[in-house]
Amino acid sequence: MGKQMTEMLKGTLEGIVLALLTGKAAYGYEITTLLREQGFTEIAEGTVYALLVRIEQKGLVDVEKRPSEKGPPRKVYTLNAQGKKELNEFWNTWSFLSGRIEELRKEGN
Amino acid sequence: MGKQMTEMLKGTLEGIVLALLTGKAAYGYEITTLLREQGFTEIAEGTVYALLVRIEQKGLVDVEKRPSEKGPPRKVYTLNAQGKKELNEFWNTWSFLSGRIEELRKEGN
DNA sequence: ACCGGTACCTAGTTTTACTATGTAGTGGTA
DNA sequence: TACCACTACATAGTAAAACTAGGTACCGGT
Repeated sequence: MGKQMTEMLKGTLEGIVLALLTGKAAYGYEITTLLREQGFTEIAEGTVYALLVRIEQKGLVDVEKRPSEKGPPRKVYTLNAQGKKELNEFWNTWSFLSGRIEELRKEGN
Repeated sequence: MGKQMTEMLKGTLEGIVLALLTGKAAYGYEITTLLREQGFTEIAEGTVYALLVRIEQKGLVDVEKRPSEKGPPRKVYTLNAQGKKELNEFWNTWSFLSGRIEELRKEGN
């Protein structure tokens, strides 16, 4: 992956995953493939699992284990109240930052 | 500074500074105050200087020392050809990422 | 002589995504 | 039976970048 993209994902990937979980629970492998479909073709699987461990420990998601027809049991993640709050803060931070950056782009500048 | 913002700045702050240098050379102290005027009120001075050392070592800027009326000599940074190329890549990476994220925000999602 | 403002610099810490593996379960096929 | 592809989760060690928390130095005014 481009080094620029790697660095830029720091701080945004978590928000992206929380956004993906809005309105629809999902498990790790599924999230990885979802991300790839959305254009993030080079996100490493290990990155996603590590991130999921992190947001679980922060208490942003509820976890449920469900058997799979095709492999080991899935860990299904659901966004909870605290997760929604965090996602909301993410959108605020994002709005501020992207606003500033778009301003700079306009200025030509 | 908010932890979210700290993480989100990784990978974008460099682009922001390169963008600030477009069309106008500047020195470290000046860049710090510029950033603060633009709303990045909590960017640490040390962060800016470390970043400037980095982009100088990567060869993205040319440096010139100029005496100051009010203190130690200033190190004035000018964006060079390679820096412009890097800034261009930054805009590409940024466009892709912000496009994906805005998509997610729309989806509601 | 001191202090505030200007101006630059650095060592050590934290966070996060990466690379590179490893483990397991299931179904198909040679 | 043995093997392979796909599904699914997990982790140890590394690299990059912004932070904290200082420090140095030059100038003018009181």
